[in-house]
Amino acid sequence: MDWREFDQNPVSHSAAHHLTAIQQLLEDQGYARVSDVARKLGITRGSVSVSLKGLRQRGLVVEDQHKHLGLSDEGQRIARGIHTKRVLFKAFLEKSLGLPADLAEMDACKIEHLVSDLTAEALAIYIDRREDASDSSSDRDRQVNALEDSIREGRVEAFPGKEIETISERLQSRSEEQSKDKDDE
Amino acid sequence: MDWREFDQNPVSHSAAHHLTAIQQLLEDQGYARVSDVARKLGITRGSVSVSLKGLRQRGLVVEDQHKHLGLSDEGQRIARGIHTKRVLFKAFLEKSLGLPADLAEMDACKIEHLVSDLTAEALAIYIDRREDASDSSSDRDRQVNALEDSIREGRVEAFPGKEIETISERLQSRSEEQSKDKDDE
DNA sequence: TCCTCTTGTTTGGGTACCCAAACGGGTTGA
DNA sequence: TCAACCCGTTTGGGTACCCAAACAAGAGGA
Repeated sequence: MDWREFDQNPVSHSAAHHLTAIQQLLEDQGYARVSDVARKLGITRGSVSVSLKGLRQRGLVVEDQHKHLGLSDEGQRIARGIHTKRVLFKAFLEKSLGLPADLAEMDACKIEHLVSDLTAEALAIYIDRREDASDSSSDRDRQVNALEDSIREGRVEAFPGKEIETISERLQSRSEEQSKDKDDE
Repeated sequence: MDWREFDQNPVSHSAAHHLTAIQQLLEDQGYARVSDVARKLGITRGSVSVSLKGLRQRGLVVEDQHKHLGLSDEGQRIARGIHTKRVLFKAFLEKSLGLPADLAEMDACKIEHLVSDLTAEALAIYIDRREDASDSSSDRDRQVNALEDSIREGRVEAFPGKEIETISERLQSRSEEQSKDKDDE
């Protein structure tokens, strides 16, 4: 096994952040420009301009007539996948391991783009099962069993699939509730 | 929080592998030279020569009169820490999440040098508790409680400490037994 | 002795990031 | 209208990796 699998990932650490930044800007303010991305990431406009040229050539980022950035289908898929992984790992580090939120966030952010889809799926199932050990419908059981088969056989069709995304969203909204509660105190 | 905490880690991905390669070569064959490291890592002697120059300047790697490489105390500490993290994550991915061994190994290898010491400690405790939920001496309980206090307060003295290393070694030897069993079949 | 192999180093080239600085195009308020 | 400002891009410089290739030095067999 080559230890340099490292740098032949679908996207680099920096690309991961460029993509998720665009996605988040689109959600938050409806548009994303080079400067917005630069500000969000804390790097210069020049760096973003160059990086995005590469991502545009790879067909992950698109641009309209007004220099407004967007994500292609593939770009969206990747950004969503990374975001999901970040949420899953942060939740695991914070909830299961009991790490402080900021450290959980930091570590999740470092590894989000490196772990395989399969690993993320397995983690989602793991968390899910521990969170809702009580309410188990035969429906969810069947889904989980199907996913576990995938893991055993080492395959995953598309990440994140519907089920995984549902789990991730529940984890995220639960985590947001908690930090809101904390603010209220 | 700066997303580029990434590249200001104690050691880079490549440095991590250079150090652990030296350590492993010393264990396996009693010595380590530039060529040995190059062969083990699958890169050229030239690359290793240059990389090690940096690690020597940083005081992590030492060299005797016969061009035999070694690790300084600091170098050993770092290499041992990385190795411990790799073992812990691999064990978690494989045993708790049920991922295939090769994928677990690959993912563990990608993230071993990125996760914080505190995260690794928390993971060790987590695994430990799940593995030996039955035999709990009040001694171990006290240790675990002390470590959990560290985690809550976000500090860790030296990684890996005695307790963590014990857990890691047990996980590793258990994993080796299992793969031996498999070979015997 | 001489030829050959191995070893470690150096050098020039390439990739992927980052920055600062300069430049040209647009918008806008005075 | 024009100076001030924000935009995006380009350019030159820097770091950290990698490679291939050329080199010098030592070790050993014929």
